[in-house]
Parts: sequence; structure tokens; C-alpha cells
Amino acid sequence: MPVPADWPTTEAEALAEQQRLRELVEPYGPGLAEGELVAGVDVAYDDERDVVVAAAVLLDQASLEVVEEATAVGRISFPYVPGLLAFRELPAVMDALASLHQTPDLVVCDGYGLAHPRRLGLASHLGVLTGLRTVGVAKTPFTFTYEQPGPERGAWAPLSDAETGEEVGRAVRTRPGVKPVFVSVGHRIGLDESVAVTLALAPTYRLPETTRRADSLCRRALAAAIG
DNA sequence: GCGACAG
DNA sequence: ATCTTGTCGC
Repeated sequence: MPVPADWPTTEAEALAEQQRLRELVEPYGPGLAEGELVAGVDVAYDDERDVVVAAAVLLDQASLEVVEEATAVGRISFPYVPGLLAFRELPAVMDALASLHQTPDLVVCDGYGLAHPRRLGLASHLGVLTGLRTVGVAKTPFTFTYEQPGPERGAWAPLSDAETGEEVGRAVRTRPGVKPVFVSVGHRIGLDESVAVTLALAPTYRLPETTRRADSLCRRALAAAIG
């Protein structure tokens, strides 16, 4: 599942593409079931050498054991623009996913889904392009606001758009007393289910195991790719 | 107009 | 994202 041939190269094209895809997001659906496979994806860059490396790691939902790993190396095709991150990261991510021998039942992304200025963060974008179920788990609140969730693991508070007041995601406490992560729906899953999946994937550390594994793998692959 | 701004 | 030392704590 490589990226479409007419992948946007300018901000204007990217904005038009987001407007088209946002209508296709399905913000409802089940969480993980017994025996399903979850993929974590992440990207690392070397701006100097114009190199990007993506990693996709497949884990068993119940044991969180690694089932399969894949990486993809490419050229940086889009600058970092807040709100347009998908256009920078997805080409390599989709190549890495295509290299997996099994199809994930859910993909956990490092970033947002519906919690996005135009409701199409990279997780939702990836979901619509691939048809896969996706969730976004970000490390910072971007432009949204939230109240501090309770100190215990599992506590959460709405992540809201200050303009519209709508709940676009949730600040979720995965570790007691540690800064929350920011969960939002990607595609074909509901918000409650997204939060439950995030907690199940992060039994020990702040970030989901999927994200930790993918982050570690793409860094190692980048180091190996450059001299 | 200016600053902030997922990774 | 990436550049970077030491340090506090389980």
C-alpha cells in the first residue's frame, strides 16, 4: 500500500486533500479482540542527508510480544508544518506497513487523529488511505486544552478544542503521577475504545509498547542507513 | 500583526 | 524530530 502517485507537494494541495479526506473518517468501531495484531509506526529523520526512515512493528494484542518488524528508507518529501505532519510522515510509514507479511488489525500512531485543527491528523489520514483501524496517541497537547486528570493510572479528562468546545480526544494517565498522553480517534474506532486500547498497550510505561518499539526500531534503522 | 504549534 | 550532561529514583 504505497502512497498515491499524486501525493501533495505544496501546502495548498495538502489542505485541499485534507478537506477531501476528512469526510471519509469513521469515528466509531470496536477495540481490540482476542488474538488480534496491533502495529506501532514511527519515523526518524536526518535532515542533513535528506533521509527518512519509518518503522512498523507488529505486536500480539494480549502478550505484547513482537510478531514482526519492518522498516522503509526514503527521501524527505514534505517540510514539517504543524497541521500537515501526515504529508511528511505517511509515505515512509505506508511503505513500512506494506513490508509487513501480516495485516494489522489496528495501527497506533505517534500523533493525533481527529484531534487536529481540521479533524484529520496523521492517524485518521492513514486510516482513510489504508482502510485500517487507527488510533492517535500523542505526547503533547498541540493546540488543545484539558484539565489535569486524576493522579491514578486510567484517569482521564477531555481534550477540547478551545474554539468549538468539542471533545476531540482525551488526556489519559497511563502511569501514576506522570504527564498524560493525548488519545484521539483515528479511523474505524470509537473514543472509549481508543482509550481502552491505549491503556492496554501501556501497562508499564507512559507510552504504548507499540510506539516504544517503533520509535526504537526507526532510530536504529536510521543509524544503520546513514554511515 | 505576532506567537504558538503533533513529529 | 534533533542537538545534548548530569541527576534523581525505582
